[in-house]
Amino acid sequence: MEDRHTKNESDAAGSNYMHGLAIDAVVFGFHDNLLKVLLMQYKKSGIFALPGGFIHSDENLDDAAHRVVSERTGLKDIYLEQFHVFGDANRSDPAPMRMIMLANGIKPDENHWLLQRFISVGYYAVVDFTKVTPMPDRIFDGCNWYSLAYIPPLMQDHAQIIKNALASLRANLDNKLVALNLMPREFTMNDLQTLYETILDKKLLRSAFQRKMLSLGILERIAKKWTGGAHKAPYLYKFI
Amino acid sequence: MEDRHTKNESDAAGSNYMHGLAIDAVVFGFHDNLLKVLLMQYKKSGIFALPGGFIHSDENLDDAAHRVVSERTGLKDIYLEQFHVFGDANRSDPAPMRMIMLANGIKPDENHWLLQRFISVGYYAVVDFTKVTPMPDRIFDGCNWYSLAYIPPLMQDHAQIIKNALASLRANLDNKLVALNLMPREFTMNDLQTLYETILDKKLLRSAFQRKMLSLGILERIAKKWTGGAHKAPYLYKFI
DNA sequence: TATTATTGTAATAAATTGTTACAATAATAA
DNA sequence: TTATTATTGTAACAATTTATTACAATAATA
Repeated sequence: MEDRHTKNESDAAGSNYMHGLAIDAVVFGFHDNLLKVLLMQYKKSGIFALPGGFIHSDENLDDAAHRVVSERTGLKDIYLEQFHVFGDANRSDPAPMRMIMLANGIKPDENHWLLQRFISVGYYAVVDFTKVTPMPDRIFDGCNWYSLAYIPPLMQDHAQIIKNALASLRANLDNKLVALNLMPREFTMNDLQTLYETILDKKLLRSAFQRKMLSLGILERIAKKWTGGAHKAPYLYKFI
Repeated sequence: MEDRHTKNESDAAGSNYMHGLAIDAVVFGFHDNLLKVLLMQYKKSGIFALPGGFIHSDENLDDAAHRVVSERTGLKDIYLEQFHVFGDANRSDPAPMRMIMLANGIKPDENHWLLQRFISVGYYAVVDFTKVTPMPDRIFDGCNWYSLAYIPPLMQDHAQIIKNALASLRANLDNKLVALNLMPREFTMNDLQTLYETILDKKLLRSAFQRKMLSLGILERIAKKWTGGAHKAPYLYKFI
């Protein structure tokens, strides 16, 4: 994410970060039967943006992505996938960054690297909603979950980045790790089906879904769950 | 590709290119029933590398990739897919570039941008072998096809980049455009099957393959092809 | 004219997916 | 205690897709 503040003046001078290159992270979580993403907000101006950051001169790109997501979520082990690079020449708009720098008492000259063009590497993360503590950074004073159905207008091409991330997530959904990271440790077959239906945005047939999931050999049935409902109690499952 | 020469001194000074960022292209062609890729060679030293280049300050990333592949192949319309970004901190080795610059009469100081770390965006191209005229660039005096089975030792992580590109190509093979770009205009079902078998590196069953291809509705049967063989003549097909 | 190799496709089998049906419950209401 | 209700687990069957086998239709050659 290009419009990201930096930790100190030597960083702001650009001595420690790669110039022209940034990371944008789409952090997916699942809560209240809704698929959500983490968004940053600059409250003074109401600007919304994806969590993001820069790459230290001696830092692996993947490590930078982990660091960025870790700093915003408090998580250590993170399921991360690099999915696309966004490199159109006109995708960077220096205006928000200039405003933010001015608001922080920095008066950058016009060819300051933070005001130049940025190419951004898109990563998506898949995390356990309940384990995340959203944390703002030095620029954005807000960091919160937003349901995919109600995303506010975003900076630059960030809406497109989310769209692209969602397409990649869907294509990758059969990977057991995706569901593993979005489900709590124990869940019913119905919970799992709801997750799939939410991500794919379509109804699935209960019988076929259950048969399929059980045949994959990735689930272990652990106990019955008495819900208090007037019906048969479902089993609880966990991933093996 | 980071070790790429630049067109003139002002370019070499770095005024026109984004620093720290490069493109590496894996150009796939099919010939003699072999899957091949274009490789550059610096003959004095025997160094082999993928075709690559830099991104002009005002150029879209995708456009830069098209330009790079176009310059090495002479092609205009190119099937290109961005597949991965290679961003490990230690993947860049300044030694070959330093040698090349010296050989060209440039004595760079040690923090010249061409000797710094590069992050590289990988693209793969799928092209008609017969339409390509491999063209060297200012650095590499050789540009030729190499069968995937006989790739010489390559610079830096370029072998890994090819491996990664091949995996993406396989995952994307069902896309009709891939075969469209690797086949001549007219071909037999057997030709097409050989292409699939070569890319996937496994035998396919003739009957099932033919039924599948015909059912896709992307082929048009145009004529018989008398091969001179002592057997029934196969049909020729073209993509609709 | 018989022989040979290869092609196009039908026939059959096996695997996967889609759909319907139904017995087995947990709770609640009568 | 005994229906009633909603939901679950799974079987049964159908439809579709994929795998395998079989075979007639040819171009060339012997």
